Amino acid sequence: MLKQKYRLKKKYQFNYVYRVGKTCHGKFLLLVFSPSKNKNVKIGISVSKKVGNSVKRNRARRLIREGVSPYLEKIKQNFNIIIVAKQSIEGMKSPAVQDDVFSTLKKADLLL
RNA sequence: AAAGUUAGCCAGAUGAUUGCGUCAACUUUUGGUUGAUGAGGAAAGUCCGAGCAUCAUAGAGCAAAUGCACUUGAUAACGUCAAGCCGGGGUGACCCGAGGAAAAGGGCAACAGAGAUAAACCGCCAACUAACUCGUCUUGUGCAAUAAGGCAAGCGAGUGAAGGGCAAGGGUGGAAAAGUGAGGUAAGGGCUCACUCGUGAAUUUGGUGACAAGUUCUCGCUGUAAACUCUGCAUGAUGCAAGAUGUGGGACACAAAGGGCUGCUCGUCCGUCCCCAAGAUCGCAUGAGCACUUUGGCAACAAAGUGCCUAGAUAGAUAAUCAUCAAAAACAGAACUCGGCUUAUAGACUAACUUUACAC
RNA sequence: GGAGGUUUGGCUGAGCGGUCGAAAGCGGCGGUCUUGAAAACCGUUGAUGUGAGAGCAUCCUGGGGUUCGAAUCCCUAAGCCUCCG
Repeated sequence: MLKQKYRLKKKYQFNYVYRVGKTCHGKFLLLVFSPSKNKNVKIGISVSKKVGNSVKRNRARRLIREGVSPYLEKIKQNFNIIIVAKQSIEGMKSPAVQDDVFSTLKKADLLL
């Protein structure tokens, strides 16, 4: 699990980011991000039922979390980010997901 | 050997590196170190049954609604399980069955067919009623008398299916009022008889019982209750988003209006209660618990003894990569907890049994 | 996590256990009208398999059952939708 200070939790927070934020597509991911007042970056992961049953959704969430955790310190800190899994993530391996996270973050210009 | 039936079991393992939740200890301060531990046989569907919680301390009667339905047992309980009974399927091992009542009552049964709960289209029948034909017959009539002939009635023989009788045979249908044979009859028919089949009642034997086998008497009845209904039994409602404790803010202003989770009647209780926000703590992990042994029981299961403590989050932990095992690949992720049912499921293994073929 | 509803032709949407492959509308096809089109009017039209054709068989989300007979009644599974903080 991500540390408490890095987590985006509340439904109103998600709604705010979806409403205000900008989007950026990767191969397996969709980033939605917006600036925030917090000092830390806050990350929420969203996997819809389209991806599959609960086992597949759990795996997608774990892969994304694993992919994001090395970059936590390198991301611009005053942002809220939601990572949405796409259907194509099913069956992917960890390094592929990590590469995609990196390239998408870079594309969105969120890295320091 | 092949094909099959039933029951049971497993549900990747080992090693290396990097990570996560919970608990404990230690350090120290909101971090770190060490150790322990961390998804299933279905965790699923939410189809049943319970615990637990609240609603009044959930009480009484009458209704309504819903569910269940062979027997005996098991169980906290069940629509579950076990052993049986009966019926059906299979060569067989074995499998399947919501399996009370249609003689309490009404409802429904398209099309086809002559006819659908009662019938007469084709068909069969001259015993009966009416009609017609015939006669080496009888009686009467007529005549003066006899004979022949005529007429009438009867008798006999025949024609004929209008009335009438019949339901054996025909074809329709899921269903046409039991089957075979004999007697009887105008023709026929359980009309009568014998045997068989089935219903109900009484009774004998066996069985706790469903029931089985037999005897006597009675009757011969369409199907449908997974439509209404009847009989018996059971059920108060809502579900952990139940609810308890606490925090912050607001409203009301001393009292009877009102309220109390299917309806009505009765009885009874509350009456300092309401709204909004946040989501802290508890509920929440020792339980109808798990493993092994013994005893009882055909079994389901029960009793006794010994040992064990085994996820508990709150946007939600149990993961990633690599190597080896021929290859890691099935269905699938706890969210208050148990007992079942149902559905999904790669591959591997064990035991018992059946049928067929071959060999001895 | 819990509670409910729904599924019928290409689309919308009726449907009493029997005369139901199934009302009606939209749509499609053909015709009339027009120089041509639109609109209007008239007629016709479900899908798949099989067959030369006439026709026959199957199909009301899937699979079972009850019934002589099921889109309809019962069981079971799946999809879609709604509600509860």
